[in-house]
Amino acid sequence: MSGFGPGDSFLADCPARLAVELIADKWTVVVLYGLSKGPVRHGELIELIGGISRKMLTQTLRRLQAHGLIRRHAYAEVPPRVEYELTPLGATLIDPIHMLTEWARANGDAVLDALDADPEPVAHSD
Amino acid sequence: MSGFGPGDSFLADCPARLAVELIADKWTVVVLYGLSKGPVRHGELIELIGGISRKMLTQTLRRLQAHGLIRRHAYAEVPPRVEYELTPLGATLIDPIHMLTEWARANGDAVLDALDADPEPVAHSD
DNA sequence: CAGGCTAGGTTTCCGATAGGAACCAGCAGG
DNA sequence: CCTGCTGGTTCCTATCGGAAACCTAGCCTG
Repeated sequence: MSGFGPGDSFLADCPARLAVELIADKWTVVVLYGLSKGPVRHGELIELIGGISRKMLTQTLRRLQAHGLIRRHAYAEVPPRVEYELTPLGATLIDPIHMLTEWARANGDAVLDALDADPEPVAHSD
Repeated sequence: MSGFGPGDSFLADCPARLAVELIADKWTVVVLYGLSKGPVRHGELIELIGGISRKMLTQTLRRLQAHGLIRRHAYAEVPPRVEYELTPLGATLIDPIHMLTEWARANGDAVLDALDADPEPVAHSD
């Protein structure tokens, strides 16, 4: 007996599932975190994050924008300048994200340790 | 300058990045949540989650196991029975995940609303 | 005036991955 | 003997991710 009742979990149909899939992306959390301190430019994000390609950054930003989590501000200057910032809605995601990063800070070592200790978690007898 | 100093963020090299990539997966969070109430069998998870294939479930479980977040318990019975449960380390992830699901519960509608309102977030003049 | 620079974005190409369907193992029951 | 239950794996393909090149548009330099 696991205690899951209908509507008690996001395990099948509830809206939470959608939101989880929103952020269950390699870059979404990182990008949101990068914007957590204020408006940041496209190029700044590239350097800040390190490892993301322009394409994926743009793609991620567009999706976040479409979901109402960030706002895009393009200045008609030369060279072009585009700043992204969290919307109030997006800002509400920072707290959960911070919890995740705090968890990571606290337990990252343990995870790496487990990875190191259990290279073959399933003892198959083949 | 937005206030990120070296070591201040997970934006480039710190271990938090690794952990974020651990859970930044379509199914990881859902599976962990599914295990949050106690040991669950493989087949139960399939039905509980709804939409995950056996392959992806196995794959996700293996990864979580390798990272030390869950433990696998195979009973030598017929028909075979395999139960998965959170390790203490994995249990520490439940709180952050709960924050995420709470956020989703609270703001899922707003996200869907934004999706509905902004079908074309970038006003390209092409 | 031609060419280069900047900065954001898009396109193209290709390798990696996700994910579903089908198959396998091993034994109990009809 | 054949089917079914359960967990897992293999095969195959559609999609995704990343690198690099190209585009736009205006200013600056030679």
